[in-house]
Amino acid sequence: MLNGRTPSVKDVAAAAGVSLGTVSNVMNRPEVVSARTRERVERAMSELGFVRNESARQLRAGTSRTLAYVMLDGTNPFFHDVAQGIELAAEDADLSLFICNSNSRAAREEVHLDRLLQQRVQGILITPVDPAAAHLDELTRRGVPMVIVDRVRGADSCCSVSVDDVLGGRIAVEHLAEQGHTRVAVVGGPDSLGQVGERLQGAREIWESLGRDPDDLIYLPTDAMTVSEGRSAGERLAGLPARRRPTAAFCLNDLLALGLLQQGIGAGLRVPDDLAIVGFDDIEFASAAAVPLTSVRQPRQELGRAAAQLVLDEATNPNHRHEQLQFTPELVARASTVSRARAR
Amino acid sequence: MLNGRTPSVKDVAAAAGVSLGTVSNVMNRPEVVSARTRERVERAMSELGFVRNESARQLRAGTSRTLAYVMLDGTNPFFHDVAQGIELAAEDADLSLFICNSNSRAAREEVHLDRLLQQRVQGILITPVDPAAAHLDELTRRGVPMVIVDRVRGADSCCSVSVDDVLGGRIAVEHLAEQGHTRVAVVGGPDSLGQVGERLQGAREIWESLGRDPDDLIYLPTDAMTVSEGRSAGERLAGLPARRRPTAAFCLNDLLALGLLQQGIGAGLRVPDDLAIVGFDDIEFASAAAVPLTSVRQPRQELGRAAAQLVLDEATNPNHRHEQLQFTPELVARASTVSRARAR
DNA sequence: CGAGAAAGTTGAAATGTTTCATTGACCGTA
DNA sequence: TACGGTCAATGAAACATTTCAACTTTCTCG
Repeated sequence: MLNGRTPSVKDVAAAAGVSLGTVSNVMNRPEVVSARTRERVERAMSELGFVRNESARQLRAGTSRTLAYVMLDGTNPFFHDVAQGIELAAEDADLSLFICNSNSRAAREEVHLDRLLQQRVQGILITPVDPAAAHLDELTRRGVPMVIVDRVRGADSCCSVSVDDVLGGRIAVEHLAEQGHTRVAVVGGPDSLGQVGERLQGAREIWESLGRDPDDLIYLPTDAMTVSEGRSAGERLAGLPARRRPTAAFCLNDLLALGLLQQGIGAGLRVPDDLAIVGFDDIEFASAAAVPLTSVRQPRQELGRAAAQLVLDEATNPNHRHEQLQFTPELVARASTVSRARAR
Repeated sequence: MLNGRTPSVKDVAAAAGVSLGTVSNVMNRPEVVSARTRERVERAMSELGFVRNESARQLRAGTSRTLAYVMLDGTNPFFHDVAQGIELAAEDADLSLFICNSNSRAAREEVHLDRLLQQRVQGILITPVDPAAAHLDELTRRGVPMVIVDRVRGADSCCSVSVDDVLGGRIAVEHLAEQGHTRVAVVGGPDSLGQVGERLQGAREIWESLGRDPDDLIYLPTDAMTVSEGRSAGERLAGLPARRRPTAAFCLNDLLALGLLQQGIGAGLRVPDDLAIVGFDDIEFASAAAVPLTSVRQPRQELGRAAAQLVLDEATNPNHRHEQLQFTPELVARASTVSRARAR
């Protein structure tokens, strides 16, 4: 009857001598079927090696048991930590998580979204290349539950989960000021990234409110937020005339900070004495650096978890209201800003 | 006619005034339908905002357009690089990639495999917790194309793609010996991991073939291959009596090496002069370390790409033969073993 | 013993797509 | 005019599951 084919409910029903409906009941509402038949069906299932066909189930149900996360940059561990948080929440809801990577390219992002739409995923979490992109509106219009992660989007058009980047910038620079630095570089870019603007803004705000000269907060733009850009920023820093050269740098993410740290140490600087460094994100590798990095910690997993919860609410709760969740970053001081002598 | 529902081929057909079959043809074999009707159908599609339902398509086709990778440890960037390689190959074959993470737990791995089976994925790539696990045989028995990544499995029971770990161990230790080290530590574990055994074996082989005293190659076992285990190995190393203390360490992966490096530098050692360090894998962060790490490079992306190609062959080629692909690792010498004075 | 309720089981319909044998229209040639 | 041939389009069947109204059997109580 089943020649090579993988067995279906029909085969199980035949083997157990019951109807299709009963087999389905055994799987979906075991309580309505008598112990005797249930057992018989279960035996038939394991004998045949039956495995539910998820496509058929989905087709009938109209939606899949899957959530998706479209991450921005697979080379930055930050996003994997966020994904991990999402995964945990998905797990709790008995859903699978589909992870995509746009690699900061809008075109890839669109391809992924298209596929996810075809897959009829329950909801989409995304750290978009551009939060204002039209293809995101498209999702909203279609009624696909969507949550923006680590970015924000105007107009309450959807939920988002982010961190107060302005505040992050403030506490980073405040910390450096407290450590006695009077000339500080801010390293990051491109400033088309919303976060770059906000972290920089926070940095400037606190700097001025401390009564410092704006000229002593030097913005060093980069083309991307990568280790190698961090290195090259370090070279530019070293090239500044000594009286203009900052004694501390606030890097807009940890990858930049790691690059800068490496370049500095390679050039013979002592960190933090000659150059103090603050990063942002507090990825695992920040604390693992040769000189452990002071960093502005984002609750990475928590970000993902919260986002997943929002998207699930949107998917299941009929009177869901869009929410813009914002977490508070906090400074984790380590050796890259606090010299051993001074610490403790 | 369609009230709120997302439109189906049927709706498109009605709107365009053609039959279901024609709409399907427009999507799957546009060449058989006349330009006039094709255009009409396409207009109807975009007007209705039609999106193919992948579940229905899969149900009919019997298999999904998806590959899956079950990675071993999401906190190790190595596996993300492998995944990236798989993704690229999947992309070329116009397939999606489903990424799962077993986090080194056999139970999670089994749950994931079960789900993937239900999903009827085209093939499964996996870096298993235990290559000998019974649930892997299960897959083979079911005829699901499967490739083991970065591990091997006896008996030609399936394809695998790996790196010659024995050779990796040899070249790492050979390099250290060439640099003049006479007492070397090998750091890693647990030795239930196949790779640990093989890399260690390679290390011992070359050591003896160089005529060195086996007692001068000191195995320092760890509980896991993580940064923090690397740190604690560093402490144990420092605790050794000076005349027994090695001047170089071969860490069985880069995370360990990073941890060891950090601990060493924190304790005031100069790397490589007081302690030389070699890692394994050559992840991105190895070259980004404060003292750039010498490491045994595995072709990470290539590993993934090759594995994907094998799984695709198994899925599509009726006279597929299982293959055990093995790549050759190569040493990338950096500052952590070659002091600046000596280099060039 | 019989009526009614409860428990258990059934069978058909529905989901959205693809495939393929069949039909229909049109054209040129014998 | 009739015939074969090509090109387009059609409609029904198939995929594997879930749901639900309807049916049968068993149980309970008067």
